[in-house]
Amino acid sequence: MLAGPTLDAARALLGARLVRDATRTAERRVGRIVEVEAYIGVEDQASHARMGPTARNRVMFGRPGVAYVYLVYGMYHCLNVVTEPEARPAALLIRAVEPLEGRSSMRAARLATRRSRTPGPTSRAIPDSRLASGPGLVAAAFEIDRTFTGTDLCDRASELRLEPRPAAETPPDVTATPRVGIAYAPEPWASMPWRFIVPGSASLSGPRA
DNA sequence: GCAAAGATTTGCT
DNA sequence: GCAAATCTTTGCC
Repeated sequence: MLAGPTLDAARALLGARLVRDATRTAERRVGRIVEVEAYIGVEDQASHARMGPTARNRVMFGRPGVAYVYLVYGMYHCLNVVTEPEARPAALLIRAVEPLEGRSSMRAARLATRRSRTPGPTSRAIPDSRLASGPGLVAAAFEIDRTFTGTDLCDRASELRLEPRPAAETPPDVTATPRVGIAYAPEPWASMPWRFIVPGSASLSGPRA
């Protein structure tokens, strides 16, 4: 599935589960994916792959189903899933999930990684729906950093993995919108409708439609 | 070898 | 609504 066209994989990924096994300090965490973005090929001028293979993006050129995690703005990690056949660089950025299990561990992880210029509980409680409502927040809630780059997300034995939408669950509606945060890219790339959302979800980041 | 910008989030104005 | 926080990667000298 992830080895095929990225736009098909994007739609299939909505409704699927992001799972991280319990750790020494956290319970099992599960989220329902409700927002993803596609980055496809070296021709996509918004993609990290646009300058060809580098030390950072090389896994995008590798096997599908593998995690690509990078640091943005010096402080937030972003989780991607590599798609398309080997040598064809493409990936899906997981931008938001609805928490299903392990909410208290997600909340604890969020508070732990929050930057603290003014130490102490200066902000209000985080609502469940906002625990992972953004690419940097997904990584924070699941405690994902660059060491997960290369992890096979389709391997049931991986500590961090993807699991299909349960067969009994109705496939979600899907809406396509332009991608977020890539205004630097020239057209037509900046306007390609390659952000896919489950409309109506309370956990979306940015525009709801 | 150095400068600039980035697939973001938060808190204050 | 806007700017700061923060540091890695990339582009150019």
